[in-house]
Amino acid sequence: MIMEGGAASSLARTGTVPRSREIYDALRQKIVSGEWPAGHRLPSEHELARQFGCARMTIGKALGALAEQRLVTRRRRAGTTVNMPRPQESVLEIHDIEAELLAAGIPYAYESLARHVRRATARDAGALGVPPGTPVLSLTGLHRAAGRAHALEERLINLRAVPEARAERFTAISPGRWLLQRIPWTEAEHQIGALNADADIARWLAIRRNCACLAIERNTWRDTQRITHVRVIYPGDQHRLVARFRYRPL
Amino acid sequence: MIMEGGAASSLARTGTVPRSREIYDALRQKIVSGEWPAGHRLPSEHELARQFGCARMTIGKALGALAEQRLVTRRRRAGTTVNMPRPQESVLEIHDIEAELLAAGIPYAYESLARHVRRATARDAGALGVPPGTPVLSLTGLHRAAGRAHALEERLINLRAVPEARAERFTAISPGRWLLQRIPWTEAEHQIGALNADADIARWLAIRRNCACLAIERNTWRDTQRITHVRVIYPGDQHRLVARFRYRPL
DNA sequence: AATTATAATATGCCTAGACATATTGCGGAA
DNA sequence: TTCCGCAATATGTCTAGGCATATTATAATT
Repeated sequence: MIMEGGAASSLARTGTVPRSREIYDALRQKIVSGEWPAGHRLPSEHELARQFGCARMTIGKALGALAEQRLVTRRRRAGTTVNMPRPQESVLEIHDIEAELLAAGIPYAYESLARHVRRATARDAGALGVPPGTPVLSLTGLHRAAGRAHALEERLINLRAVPEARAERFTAISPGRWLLQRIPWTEAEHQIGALNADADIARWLAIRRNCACLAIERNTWRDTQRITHVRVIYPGDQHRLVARFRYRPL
Repeated sequence: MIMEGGAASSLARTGTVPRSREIYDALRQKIVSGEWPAGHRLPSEHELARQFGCARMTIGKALGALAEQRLVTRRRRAGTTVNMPRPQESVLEIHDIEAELLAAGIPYAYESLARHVRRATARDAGALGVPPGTPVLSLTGLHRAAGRAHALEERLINLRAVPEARAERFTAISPGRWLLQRIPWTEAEHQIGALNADADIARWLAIRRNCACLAIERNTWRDTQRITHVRVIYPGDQHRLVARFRYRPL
């Protein structure tokens, strides 16, 4: 009664694709093709297990993946129903600037423009989310791609959370890279907005004053402790964030 | 030998939290606390199953979730190792404007500014990704929040893919909403950039000319067919995209 | 007719065991 | 010493079956 598990399925199947994935794909096709419209109720797990000739848990895995994709809603007793009008949401990956450029084969360099250790001002405290007076490291730097200014970075590091940053000069290594290699973060929040370049920004990025720029702010936590706050400013007409919705693999 | 499955665990556990989730949390804590640093190899599934007193599949579920979070890497024979310096990526959800405003309790209205049916120009063809000459519906409209201009929308709809859009006037219902309720999409791509408001944009959004604006472009596919291309322009100083990294529930 | 108790149903989660597969380490042969 | 084949190991996936729980439908009662 247990024996034919893996053997039977590997014989019956194409070979390397998991059975639950095949079932997931088959059900997904029914949904996106419109054969099962929004509101349609799927057969029960027992029934699907019978139809596909597999254990109920295998069906459960496939249906669970569909639910994670928000393609269906599952409720006990009520069953699984198609959830078709998918909410307009997408997955945006915000990468490390350096890794991004290196992946594209573009020479990268970080240039430090300013470095100060101070007790958090009211403004620092608000941005970083720490009490005023907390020791912070303020860094300003320029990301260069192929020699040209690519992005301006303004960063605050909570020295209570990362005391070893006090000794680091950050003359050539980018603080983002440095932090990423040392401090594991557990939560992050991004805010993306647009702003007009002021005189400083225009000078560093070598763009016209008032030019529209893309600003990405990131706050990073390690559990409940604030690690760093960073604002990266890109010339708006030269840089775009691209997000492609992808189906998560099962 | 099968009997005590659910019973034993539900007796031993707090009650409603799945055992695999408890194990996931316990292991995650070891990692984010630094007790298990990057590169550390976790005990094998068999060993963990022994330690936690559960079946190997339950451990596999927890480890699989950690792997999905990129907290660990799993390789056969090599085992599971901590992957700590997490790549800087985040999840950005780009919602339907109307739903977003209504969720915040802000009155919403859509106002049509222009509507044309035409054969795709070279520019249309490039934006929508269809051959020139394909019939398209061009729509321009304004999203109003609490009466004030909130965003300007420029949209192209592929009438080959959505012929029924030809009969719809879109005077009050937003085309995004309309499409979402009818056409299931399977793939989407977003591009986020910044631009300076030209005269038209400034007039409609009631902002100064040259003001930095956030522009979100979205291309939508149904399988391989292009459905629609839309560009939504927000006043940059009034609107921000917020993305919070969240741990996906197990 | 309205309300309440009860039974049926579908999912949620788990166990114990099995086969499959990739990878690593080791011993023997060239 | 280097290279190749074999065995050990850890994960990947599946099966068959079970208890738990939420929800709905139905029957009983007021």
